[in-house]
Amino acid sequence: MEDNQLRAPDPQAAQTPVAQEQTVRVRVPRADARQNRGRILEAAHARFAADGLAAEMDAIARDAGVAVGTLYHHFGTKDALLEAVVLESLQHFAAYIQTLLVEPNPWKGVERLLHYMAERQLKDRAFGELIGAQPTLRATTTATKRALGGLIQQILSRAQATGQLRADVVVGDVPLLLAGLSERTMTPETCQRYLEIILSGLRTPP
Amino acid sequence: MEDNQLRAPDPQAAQTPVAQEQTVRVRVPRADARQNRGRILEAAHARFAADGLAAEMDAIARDAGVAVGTLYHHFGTKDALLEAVVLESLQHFAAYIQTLLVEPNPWKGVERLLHYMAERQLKDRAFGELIGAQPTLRATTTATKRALGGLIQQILSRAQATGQLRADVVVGDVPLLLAGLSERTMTPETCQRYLEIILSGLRTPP
DNA sequence: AATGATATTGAACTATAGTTCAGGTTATAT
DNA sequence: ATATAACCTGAACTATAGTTCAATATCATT
Repeated sequence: MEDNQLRAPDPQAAQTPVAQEQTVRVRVPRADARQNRGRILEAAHARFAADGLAAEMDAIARDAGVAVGTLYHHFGTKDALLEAVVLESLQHFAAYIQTLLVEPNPWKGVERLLHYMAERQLKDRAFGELIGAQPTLRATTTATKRALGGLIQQILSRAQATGQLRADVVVGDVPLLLAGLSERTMTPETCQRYLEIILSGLRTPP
Repeated sequence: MEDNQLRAPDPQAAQTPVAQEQTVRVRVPRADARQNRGRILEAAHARFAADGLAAEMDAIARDAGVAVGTLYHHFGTKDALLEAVVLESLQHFAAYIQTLLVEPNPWKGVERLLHYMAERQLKDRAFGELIGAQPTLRATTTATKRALGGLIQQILSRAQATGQLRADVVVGDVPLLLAGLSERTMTPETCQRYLEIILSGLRTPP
């Protein structure tokens, strides 16, 4: 289900194929197609954020102002569309964690990690459902998720090395402990208290 | 959708109606029907425990050794069947909390409450999904749930009065904090650590 | 054993949501 | 301006799961 995310590196190459050289046929998407693709991604992002993985294709198409068929023209399946949307989120997440690795106080890194995830889960239901459960994902997303696990591991290890974080905590505990943030009854106020409790519980007991 | 959960209080009354007195027609279910009803409840309990609210009616019928139609004869809808199963669980839960109210150490009460809920959520997926979310429920179940909330409130208040439990915790926080226990990745070992973290976080910070 | 109320059966109905595709439309190169 | 590949449309198809009901079978009473 590879997508045609191709760019034109050198327009001339496509027009004047040189003998001997292996010419690469590169297709530039039509302007309207590119615009629709953007609209679809935007609508899908909003719908998945609001409704979670249960977001309906018809609803996304309606929001994007296109027919369902257009969704399937750009993305082969619902899963593919979801991943196109989520992959971006996961990459932003990974980039953020990188900045936490240089935090002087390792415990602060843990705090910021959880606060970031909490905010994300509050605003994006699909985000919470994806990092919590282990749905069937394509190669790219799985790889990104694995990379994320490695980064989180580093955040945890740093705080464990200083004795601030419980020594027995593992990466997999994080999404589990934050699962409550994806419940429908969660509010920003409750979230505040929720995080305090979790963070307090994560500190090494005396 | 009231169910015919009627018992025969006085067989004679049904056979020899007395003049003047308003006779109440009571139907005793047939023996095979009673047995099937039991089998269905048993199968439903197991299926809901294993598959959560997504358990399929066909699967339950197969497990019970009856046709789907029989399920609908005894219980009007899937929701009704679910509630017949869950109501029992909730009532057992309520009975258990009662015993915690006489616990000399209020904090121990909180600990046991969470341990009980954890064990329940590990063994019964529908239990976790029901106390966490707020699905559309019938009157009886809603009432039982409300009563449960009252009991949990008492457990919390007692521990707050002694200053052991954080003062800002409310009843609604409990299912949220335990939501992670209903995830598919949860194992008994992880559960142990999970509870330690939550309980530690719930203690009044110094 | 006969009778009739009660219960069971399972194929068919319904609703929902993902997916397809034949035919019409549009952007772009010539 | 025209040709044509790319694109879009939306009704229809498929799969799944809850639900119904007419035909059939069974228990319990006489």
